[in-house]
Amino acid sequence: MAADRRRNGSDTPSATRDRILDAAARILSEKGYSATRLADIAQLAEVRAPALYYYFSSREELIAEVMAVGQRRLREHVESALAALPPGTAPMDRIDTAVQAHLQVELQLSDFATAVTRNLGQLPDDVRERLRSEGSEYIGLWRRLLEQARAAGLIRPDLDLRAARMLVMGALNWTPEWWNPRQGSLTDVIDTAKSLVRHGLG
Amino acid sequence: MAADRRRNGSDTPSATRDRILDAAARILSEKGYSATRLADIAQLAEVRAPALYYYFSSREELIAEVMAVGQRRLREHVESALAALPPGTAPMDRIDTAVQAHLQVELQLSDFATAVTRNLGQLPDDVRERLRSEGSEYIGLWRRLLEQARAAGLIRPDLDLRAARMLVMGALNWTPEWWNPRQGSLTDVIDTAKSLVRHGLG
DNA sequence: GTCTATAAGTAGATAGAC
DNA sequence: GTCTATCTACTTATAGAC
Repeated sequence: MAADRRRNGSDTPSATRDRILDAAARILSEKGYSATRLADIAQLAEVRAPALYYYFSSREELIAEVMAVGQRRLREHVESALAALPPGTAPMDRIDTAVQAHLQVELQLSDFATAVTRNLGQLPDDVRERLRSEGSEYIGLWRRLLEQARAAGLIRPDLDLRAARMLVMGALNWTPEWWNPRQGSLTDVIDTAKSLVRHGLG
Repeated sequence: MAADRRRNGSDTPSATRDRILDAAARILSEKGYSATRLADIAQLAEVRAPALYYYFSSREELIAEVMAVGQRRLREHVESALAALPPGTAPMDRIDTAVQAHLQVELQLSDFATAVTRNLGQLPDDVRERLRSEGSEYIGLWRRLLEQARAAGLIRPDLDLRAARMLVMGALNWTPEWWNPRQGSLTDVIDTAKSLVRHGLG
């Protein structure tokens, strides 16, 4: 994906290292954690497999970094979109914005983000542990969005706020499983998701 | 899961064969397709790995059967729930029922169903091909539910019906990733999902 | 029907040349 | 920095005893 061709979070940027990370993100987002082979990553990055070990100490290190980049990029993109709103934007409009930004990253901007949502549940415990605090921040962002809407009286009181939040995030996170640009525009999905969430909550 | 202890779709029931299928469903639902090892299945079924080959010709055959059973069980459970409704039940109440039945199978009744939703996207093409027609039937069931609600004027016309259907199913299918019985009751999740879907659509 | 022993293939990782 | 060659471990699958 286009936006992934830029920075990858390393302090010492290297074109080869970035190619490897991009390739790993792509393979992970398509095949999943266990089926991701170093040989496939290497081929896509146009190097031989042992070259990966010059940049990463192990398969697990490489994958962990892809996941960390994906998680951070997802959160930052959504945060930026929210920060760009005029002060005093209504809570439901802020939720709309978060829905749109999440889907854009997930479906259009970043294989890294897709790699995270499709594989987080199947990672070994030690990798998942390293992603926990960053992940909690993103969940916290959504929790605050819903709490602010609730405080403004915009959310039906019969809803369990945690369940509602996870159901909404699930609807968004599941989109890579079925959406593809050839059958329906991204705009349609985003608009339908906004409408579904807005009316579903309030 | 309790309900999985019964029939598994074979014409010649065998206690060992069923134990193997149950074990495979459990491992698949937890670890995912590629990380599922025959040795782990065998251990859980309390046999040695080569015993699996008495009942299944290959790893892929075994996994394909787990998926087929899971898909059929999910559809049949939701169909039964709908069939049990009084004739003339309102379209939105039918959708409520489908949401409830889907979540019950997914979270409470069947590792087979969870194995399907968590792994369908990562199966090799030939296995997925074998599951296609059964899968289309279940998607068709949901499409008809939404079309009937729309025909009755109960669904907002701004919604793309396919996108709405997949977003709703995504919210349901994602639940195994975050729900567990220790943090919140199943009833809360089901009630929140019903409310979210009902108001989200109409 | 289920086992032990083992063959055949594949994947991650390392050694050492260039 | 990146390669070729190779080691070791693991996984599916088969052979053949019981």
